[in-house]
Amino acid sequence: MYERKLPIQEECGLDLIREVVFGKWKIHLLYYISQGISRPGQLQKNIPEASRRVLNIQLNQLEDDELVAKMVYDQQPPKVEYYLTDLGKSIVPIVNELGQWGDNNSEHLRRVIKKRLVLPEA
Amino acid sequence: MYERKLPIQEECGLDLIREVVFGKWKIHLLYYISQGISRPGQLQKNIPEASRRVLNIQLNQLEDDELVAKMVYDQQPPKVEYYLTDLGKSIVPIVNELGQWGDNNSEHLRRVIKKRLVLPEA
DNA sequence: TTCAATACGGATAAATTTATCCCTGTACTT
DNA sequence: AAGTACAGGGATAAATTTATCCGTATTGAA
Repeated sequence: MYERKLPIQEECGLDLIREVVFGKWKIHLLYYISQGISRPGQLQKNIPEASRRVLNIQLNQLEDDELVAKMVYDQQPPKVEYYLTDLGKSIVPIVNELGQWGDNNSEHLRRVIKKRLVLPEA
Repeated sequence: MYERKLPIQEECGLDLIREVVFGKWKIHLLYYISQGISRPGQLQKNIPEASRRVLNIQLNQLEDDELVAKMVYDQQPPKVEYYLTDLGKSIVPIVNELGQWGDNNSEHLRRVIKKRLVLPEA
């Protein structure tokens, strides 16, 4: 896969949770799966900004970390459904709060994020 | 600073919050500052795994994003104190929940994280 | 006068994460 | 026979984030 060179921090709860949810699309995936969007193709339609490849990678990581699991139906064409494990379910309320906080402060956040694009003034 | 080439997603609340708190040490900094650890040197002592340089960078970003602000005392040797803005304060409860979740599930999380170091079995 | 404490940031290398492109396979439809 | 839907992953380039190293500045203490 990829041989890690730097040590992974696991001192405190913040270190640990960061390791499993700080991927570009992980909280989105957890959110949509919690909403019943379970198939890869559907998830991709709901997150069009992400490429299918990256979603697969992040889904695999969530699966490795046991936040989600998947059901592979033995049929053709293939059908797969992701679902949350108990651990995954337990984090959904926090994911919802994260999204809520972002929505509640979207005006402010969009403003500060836009500033980043502005080149430092002469 | 660094000229961004890929567009920043800002469709939903999850996109937005990711932009401001998904740095390696940002949630730690918010947590410690909320606990009254306000000076750079103290923050560094509390997060020894991080280099001083990175903490400065992340503190600057938190400041740019207006989650924290700082008070620079005009004295020698220098004295600086960071504090949370109202927006910063509003996110602290979520940061605490993140840490709590990580602590509550530390056994599980340490286990799955360790698996990553194991090379794929022959 | 040399060192410690305090805070800050440039420059560059290294590591990690994302983005892109492309290919595999089966069953059904046209 | 060729195209579509479905899910998955290899290989590699590009982007972004972190790590490292080092230099600036001032006051007081040893």
